[in-house]
Amino acid sequence: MVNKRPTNYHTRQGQSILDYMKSLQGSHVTVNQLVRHFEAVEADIGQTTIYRHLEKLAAEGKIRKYVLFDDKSTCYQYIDNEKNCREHFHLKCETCGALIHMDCDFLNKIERHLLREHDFQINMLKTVFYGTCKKCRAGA
Amino acid sequence: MVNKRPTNYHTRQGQSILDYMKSLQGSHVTVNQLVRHFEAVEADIGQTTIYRHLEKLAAEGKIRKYVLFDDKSTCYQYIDNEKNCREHFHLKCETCGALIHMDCDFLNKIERHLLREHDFQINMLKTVFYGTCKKCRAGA
DNA sequence: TTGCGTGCAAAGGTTTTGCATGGCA
DNA sequence: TGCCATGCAAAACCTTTGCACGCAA
Repeated sequence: MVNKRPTNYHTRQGQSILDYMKSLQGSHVTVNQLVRHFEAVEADIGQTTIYRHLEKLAAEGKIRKYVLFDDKSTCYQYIDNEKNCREHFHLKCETCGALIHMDCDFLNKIERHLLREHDFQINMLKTVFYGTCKKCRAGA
Repeated sequence: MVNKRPTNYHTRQGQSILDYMKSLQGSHVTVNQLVRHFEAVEADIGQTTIYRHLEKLAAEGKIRKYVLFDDKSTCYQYIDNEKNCREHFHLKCETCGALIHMDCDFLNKIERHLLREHDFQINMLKTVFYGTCKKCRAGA
């Protein structure tokens, strides 16, 4: 591998951002929330830097980037490989915003089915099922 | 129903926008494309008006609103109820942008499965499977 | 020392809002 | 005639870019 980008300095900012994303344990944040978080902790990381790190982490597959349909701003979420997030589906509750990691044999057949029967290679990291979760269905 | 919104005047602009969305037969457009289209046809509809109609149509469930993940701008697409778009899944090719309406017994079981086994009411109109379509997989 | 990383400020782009006017019912 | 719809301009946001300086290697 000669093409390997030489861009991998270890910096306080980069480390802080990755650490914080990991610490969220699956829940998502917006750029704004990150800016405010680091302000609150007095880490003072410029928003430009945050954008650049998020973009890089997303490109590396370490975090997921997506948009809630009714919302405006982009959300980012750490991908915990130990939880095999590349191999299961994600359900997003439109009411409370909860993200559910769905490990389920039935759903896991979807990927293979789409590929074999429909010649469609699904992107598990980007695909999200939207709907209403158990708790919010009960509350309604 | 007393709460019915009295806001339903029939206007040239509203009719043109709905007609055009229907005429696209499933493919999506951005606000920009709509603005340019109506300029080209010399219908001259202000972009503010376009935004407001799209928002209303989306709220009424007549059009779908979504964001292509790697893109910036929001896309809108007419929902053809005659095609039972509420009852099947949609696959979006991340490479060529094609939207595939997937009528398939296996996939259609997903809705019931999620509801019965996971107590999750999926929103078929908003959920989109992202991935790579047959054609683009062959081309790559 | 070298060159990427950082962050301010400014630019760029999209979407929303205020308000006076126009047009449907 | 009464009100909602329209559309211009401006505001509000979100994200990217330019550039000088700081800092990791």
